[in-house]
Amino acid sequence: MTPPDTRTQLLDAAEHLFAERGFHGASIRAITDLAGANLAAVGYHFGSKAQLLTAVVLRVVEPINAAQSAGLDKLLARTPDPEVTELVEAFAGPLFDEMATADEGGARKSRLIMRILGDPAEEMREWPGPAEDTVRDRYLAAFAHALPALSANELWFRIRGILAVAAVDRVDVHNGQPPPGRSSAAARRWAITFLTAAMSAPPTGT
Amino acid sequence: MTPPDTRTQLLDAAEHLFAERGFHGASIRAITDLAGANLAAVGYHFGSKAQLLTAVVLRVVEPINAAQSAGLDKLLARTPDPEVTELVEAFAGPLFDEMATADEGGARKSRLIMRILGDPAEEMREWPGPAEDTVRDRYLAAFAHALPALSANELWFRIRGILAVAAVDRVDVHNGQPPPGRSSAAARRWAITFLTAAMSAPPTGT
DNA sequence: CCGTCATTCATACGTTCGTTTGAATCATAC
DNA sequence: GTATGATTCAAACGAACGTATGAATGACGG
Repeated sequence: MTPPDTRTQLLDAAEHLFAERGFHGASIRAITDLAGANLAAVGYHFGSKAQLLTAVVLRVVEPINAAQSAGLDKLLARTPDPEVTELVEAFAGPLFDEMATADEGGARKSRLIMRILGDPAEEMREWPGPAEDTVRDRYLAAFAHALPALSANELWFRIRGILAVAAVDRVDVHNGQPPPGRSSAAARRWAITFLTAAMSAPPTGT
Repeated sequence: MTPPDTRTQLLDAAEHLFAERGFHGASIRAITDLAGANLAAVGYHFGSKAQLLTAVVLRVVEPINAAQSAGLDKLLARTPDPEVTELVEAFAGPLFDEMATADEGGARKSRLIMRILGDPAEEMREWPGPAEDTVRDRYLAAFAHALPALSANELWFRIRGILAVAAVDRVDVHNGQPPPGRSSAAARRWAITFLTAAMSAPPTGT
């Protein structure tokens, strides 16, 4: 239990405040205060506020990508033709697992992803990206193989639907108390059911 | 074709910039510049930046709510037991119709809604709300009647899934050019198919 | 023509922002 | 113990922020 170094405390505080107030709404002063660090710490450890944001996003997204990738590997090692349900679970599951650790940390990460999905040009358009895109492309191919009747465009639309549902899920967990009958495990199951049915829908055409 | 008054030009510019950069990211100066108005115009016409935001949100959300409400009225006038597909279409359809008018205006509105979904405490927590909530509750009841096996919590989860898919849809229409094979009409149909299947999925339990 | 009201204008105020700087502090190895 | 490199600190910078104010401008009925 070594006391957390300033760098990680800055990342924690920034993750919290970026998710809660957005990039522009979270000031460096608020972040360093929450982290118990000096105002200049952000400049020293990350260079700038924008680079702090990309570091935060990277830390959130990376384990999700890794889990998604590993899940697909395991699936494809077993059979070349995974079921839609299995693909949905492997793709959407990590989004819930990684977001469900600490009850509040989960909502935080979710809100952050939500903001990323919604921010067109915000300060992060140049993203590290390679891993992210590779994983997405692999799932695109796997889904295309499992749903051969679907056009590429409609498939892409549906995959983004998965992201949307997963991201929006726990947004209001932390607004007021969580609704009584909800656990994160339940939300995960609901999402898998919901999304598997959605992905398996017959193609619309054009 | 009377030239638009300053008030509406401010609303247009603010809608644009709030959606694009968020509340904190869009400065009053940027808004008034884009609107071709004076810096003090926001203060004069709306009182403050926060009140301008609520005016913008109101203008975007109101016609959507009206269309959703009218659609449900028409459905219930025909039969007391509408199909899930019909409910999905009546609920999600207006989200696409209202967002599809101008190719860019649609993406704008969508992004704005996205931001509202994702912003936990941002400057709009006190919302006008009554109409909004009434419509949502009515659909909740109608869906509950069409899907009696679903628990209230899971139903609520699914309805928010509809919102998520609709909101996230056109977010990147305006990032780079729209993907080649996509029209807004196609996206609407895709969404209805996708969401009808999702809503109709068997209950997960618990 | 003039008075009245609504709107627009230039300008200023105080605050907060992101960033930078140079000195102070700490840890570690010699 | 002292030198060295990494980290933290208090302080300051100019810029941009939201808001308020009082004078100018416009439209319009008397």
